[in-house]
Amino acid sequence: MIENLTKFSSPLKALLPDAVHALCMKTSVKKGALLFQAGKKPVWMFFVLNGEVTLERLSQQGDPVVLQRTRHGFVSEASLQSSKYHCDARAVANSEIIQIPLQALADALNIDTAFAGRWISMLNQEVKRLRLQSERLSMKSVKDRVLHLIHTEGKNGKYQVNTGLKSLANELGVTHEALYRTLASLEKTYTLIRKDSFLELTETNS
Amino acid sequence: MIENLTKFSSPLKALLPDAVHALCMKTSVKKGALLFQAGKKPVWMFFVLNGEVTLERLSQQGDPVVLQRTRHGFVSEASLQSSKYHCDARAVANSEIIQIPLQALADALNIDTAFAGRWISMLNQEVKRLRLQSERLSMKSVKDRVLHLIHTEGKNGKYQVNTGLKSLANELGVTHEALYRTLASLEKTYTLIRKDSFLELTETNS
DNA sequence: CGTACTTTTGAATCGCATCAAATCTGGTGG
DNA sequence: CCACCAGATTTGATGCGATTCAAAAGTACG
Repeated sequence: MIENLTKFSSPLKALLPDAVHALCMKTSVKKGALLFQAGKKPVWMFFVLNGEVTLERLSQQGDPVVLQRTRHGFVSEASLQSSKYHCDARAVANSEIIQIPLQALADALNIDTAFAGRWISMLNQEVKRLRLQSERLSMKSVKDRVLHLIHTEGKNGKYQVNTGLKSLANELGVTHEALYRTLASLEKTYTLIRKDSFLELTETNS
Repeated sequence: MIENLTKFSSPLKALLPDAVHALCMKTSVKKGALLFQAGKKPVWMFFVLNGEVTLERLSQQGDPVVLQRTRHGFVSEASLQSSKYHCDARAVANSEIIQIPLQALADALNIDTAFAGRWISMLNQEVKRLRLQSERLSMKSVKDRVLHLIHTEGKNGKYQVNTGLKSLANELGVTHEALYRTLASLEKTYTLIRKDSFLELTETNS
């Protein structure tokens, strides 16, 4: 299932130095597969193109604690620094993954200043996005979370739903039923309109 | 209120190059003060020592949306990249702040490879911490959030409460009453013990 | 000793999760 | 082209857990 990564299919082309990008591999993994295991030495960094990957650690009584959930983006940037994994990475859905050789990546970061700058920018964006998400998830009502989402991730009060409302509900930390009902209620009070795959606030509420 | 930063009081000493650290300033700001405003050109990067700072943006109808809330750590790392602020920073409690000159910081990141590496490590940790927090906040019961907190942020099932339970409740996105009740309930079922400022899981539950 | 804040418990209410079921949708194979 | 199926969407009913409002008890500090 491993294939060479054509330049055009990769969202990493603009980020990585050519030499590193040329070493990347695109792979498909099935639901349930492990990308890596705790205790093992990190060799690759993983970038999820689609599907879903979780990082899990087993508590001492044996029930797994989910540490992270990624549908699009890097998994475990921390592996840059540590000599072994502290958790498992599991595909919880059929997924497409890009593998980046870790040593080459680390070397490039030390040598290529411009690349290091881009990497820092990427991490800054990630930090910013995650802070917004945390702020959103600490809101207590579904309505507030939806409005915060549109205000922060949307453009001019218009937010594009990419992966379906069910998946969005998950991102917002609520059940899909609650999200459907909240959207219906917001439409009934003329606060927002659903059109195609967009959630759009009415003028008075944007 | 601005004073020179002695080397010993600063958690940034180990991170920043000496030349940059020497240019930092420690300031005290009162509740309500603005650290910066949207539209202005970034000159400083801010690090919150204690107190509380929020990033806010005004929605078009005028109600402020909180983008970020920091009690300890950097505010708006993103200002490294943008030529003007896109939000306001407000102290919502009396706070102590370290100011870092942005230009000197950016220059140092380009020149000093080792520093860039430390900066990347710092951002990695931040990303990791924020992902854990997001995962935690998407749990639906207070009990689950508390246990996740102890499992992920604690050591050997032992978590130190730094700033009081009321503040912890806020971090967990629940009311303090709900947290108090949940802790009481977990103690009654012999799942955890409160001792001094620690939350400690019993052996069978760690 | 008084004041401010945290911690704790109580009671009422409300929003969301949960379980269920119906409808709608896109895609597949006959 | 239609029948069928899997998944998404939608609506309904019920119960639980957290919020909210209230008040009391404990604690730190000047």
